[in-house]
Amino acid sequence: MATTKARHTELVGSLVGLMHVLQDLYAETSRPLGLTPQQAHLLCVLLGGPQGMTDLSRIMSIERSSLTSMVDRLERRSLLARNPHPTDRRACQITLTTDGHTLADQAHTAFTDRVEALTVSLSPTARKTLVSAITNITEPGQ
Amino acid sequence: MATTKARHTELVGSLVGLMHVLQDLYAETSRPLGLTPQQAHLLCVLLGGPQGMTDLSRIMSIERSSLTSMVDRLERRSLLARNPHPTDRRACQITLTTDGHTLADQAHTAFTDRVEALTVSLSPTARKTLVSAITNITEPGQ
DNA sequence: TATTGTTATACTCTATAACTATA
DNA sequence: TATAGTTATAGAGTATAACAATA
Repeated sequence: MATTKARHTELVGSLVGLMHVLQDLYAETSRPLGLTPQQAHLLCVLLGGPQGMTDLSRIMSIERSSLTSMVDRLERRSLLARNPHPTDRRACQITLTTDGHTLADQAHTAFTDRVEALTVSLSPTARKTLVSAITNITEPGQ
Repeated sequence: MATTKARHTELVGSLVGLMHVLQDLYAETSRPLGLTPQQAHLLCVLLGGPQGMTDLSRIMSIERSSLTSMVDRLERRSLLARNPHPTDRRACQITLTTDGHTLADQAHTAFTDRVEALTVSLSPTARKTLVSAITNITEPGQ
């Protein structure tokens, strides 16, 4: 049915538009800090605690070999470090340095502030509804 | 206030999660078609009609020089063409070839189907609310 | 044998600066 | 002069395949 299809398309179009707005915002807030969006993403993931390479690659949906070069570059800038895993000598734990943590915090705050500014006109109820609808989408099995 | 901050953070977190889910979906649906996500994006923009390089670079938020190389690669694959602008001899109009249009359609459909599948559990009312809330975010001045 | 992470390689994406041609 | 698009260059992101070390 045409109306149903149109409604679906409208929602998908909205979601895609939102994705691009957020991507652009991510890039805009990362650049002034001397980070690419991907680097900002990696540092922000590490705000949640140290991670191994394999886990990181899964979280970020990139190959381990791609991650190796990203980590190389950030390690050279002393923003993170490869620490030995306590029991598994093959593995390493990627941890933020003090500088890296500071920068990650700045990136996270800058981005969050910008997104919050965009959502300032939403009522508390609208926020709750929005979070609920989005969760429905991103976590299909609830 | 702690609660307000937490609520904001929750919404921002949801939005970021949604962005990553959609990005991954974009990558997953593009790859089998032999396209990078950026190439798929470019082709899908052109589904809306021919565009000049400067307009395209604004729409996609990338530098014109970055676009030049992307267009080069897709032109080499005969997915799009540089046509002369009718009145301005400096400018060109990037248009999809028949093959490019077919591929762009496939990419668009594949992505749309996957996103629709994710939103299948939302009621018509929830959809309308969601579109409205998102529009509020992406078009601040309405 | 399976897993962790790296290396080697090849492309693609991206920005900056300088350039050509046209308006 | 200003604008449309390109070229040259350099760095970053990415995947595939093959590899070393350890589990």
